[in-house]
Amino acid sequence: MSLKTVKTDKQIRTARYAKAMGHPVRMYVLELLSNQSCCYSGDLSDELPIAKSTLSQHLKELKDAGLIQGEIESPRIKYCINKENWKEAQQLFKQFLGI
Amino acid sequence: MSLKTVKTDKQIRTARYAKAMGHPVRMYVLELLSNQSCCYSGDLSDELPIAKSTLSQHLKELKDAGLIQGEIESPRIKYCINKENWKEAQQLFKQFLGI
DNA sequence: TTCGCTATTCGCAAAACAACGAACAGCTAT
DNA sequence: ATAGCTGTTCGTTGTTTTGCGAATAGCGAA
Repeated sequence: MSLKTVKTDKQIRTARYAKAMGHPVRMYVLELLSNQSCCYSGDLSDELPIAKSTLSQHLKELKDAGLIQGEIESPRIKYCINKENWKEAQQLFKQFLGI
Repeated sequence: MSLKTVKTDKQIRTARYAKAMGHPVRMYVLELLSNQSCCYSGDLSDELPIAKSTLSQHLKELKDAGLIQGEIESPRIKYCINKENWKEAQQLFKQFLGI
């Protein structure tokens, strides 16, 4: 392994997931979704003390990381955990943390 | 629980650990330390393609998050995992990820 | 005291992040 | 066509992060 690629793809992916989890609001959203299957953006913004636009940005970050996905149910959007990537994240952190 | 404190202390702490892990260099350092007990800053900077000062910043971030600690062995510094907080991180992520 | 070493801190620039309000987009009902 | 709803995007501001080289700090040996 050359000096230029010391970090493995696994470490990069784990870091990406960790980055997405690195804000309390996103952590809250992920915990809620992993416990109750799905929720609506509107419900979240009713509960959280942040602007709708800020929540939207956080949801976008979680989507970009691949941890959640949203389905349009006009006029609302239903968010849920992306099971495939959630499983991958579970594996990566299990291995990384040794649990 | 009032609207102003929706996020729990646990979520905040987990997010803090996640933030510290949210960069590939720090992920690399943590993985190395969890596998081999300890290492020297100098050895890390020989391996990683980043400036010494940049590595120092990353090590400081991991220390600030409480995940690692350093012992001075003049003229070098030996870094190792902070076992107590590592255990806490294991617990928090185990619970959060459901593994 | 000086030198040489390791490692950190400082100052800088650029990029990324996080908050917001306003404007916009898409949809459905009227 | 318009109104009302939900949710996103844009532009802005302020803060934090990330990279670096230069300067500094601490230590031990000579």
